[in-house]
Amino acid sequence: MLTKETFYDRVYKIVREIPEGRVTSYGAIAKALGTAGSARMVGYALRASQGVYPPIPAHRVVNRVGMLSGKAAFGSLDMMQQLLENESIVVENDRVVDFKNLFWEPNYGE
DNA sequence: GCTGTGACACTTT
DNA sequence: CAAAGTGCCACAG
Repeated sequence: MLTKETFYDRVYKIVREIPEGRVTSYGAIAKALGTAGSARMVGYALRASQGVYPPIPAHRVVNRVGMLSGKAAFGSLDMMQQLLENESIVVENDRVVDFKNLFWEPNYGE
């Protein structure tokens, strides 16, 4: 059942599969779902995932440069950074250090 | 009428 | 300059 679920359900599952100490980008998730041009939808799904169960580690999802763009959706700007540092991820200037090295590709359907 | 799903153009990196 | 991201708005059920 891959095409029966809505786009949002797929986004939630992929973000939940992100291992600790690893991060991914909006475009990577969007492309994994087959809609690389609708990365906007991914962001909105994460925004809604904070008030639903189970809680989605949206703090591990950043943009292509590793910037904590949606950090405001967590309640505190530093909160997202602290969570990332808690995962052994170094964050400086609101950006993940060596992000490309910590980049995790969402393999949906694996 | 309200809630859910689906997209493009503008801004930032 | 060009590519990727943006955490919403509008249409449909």
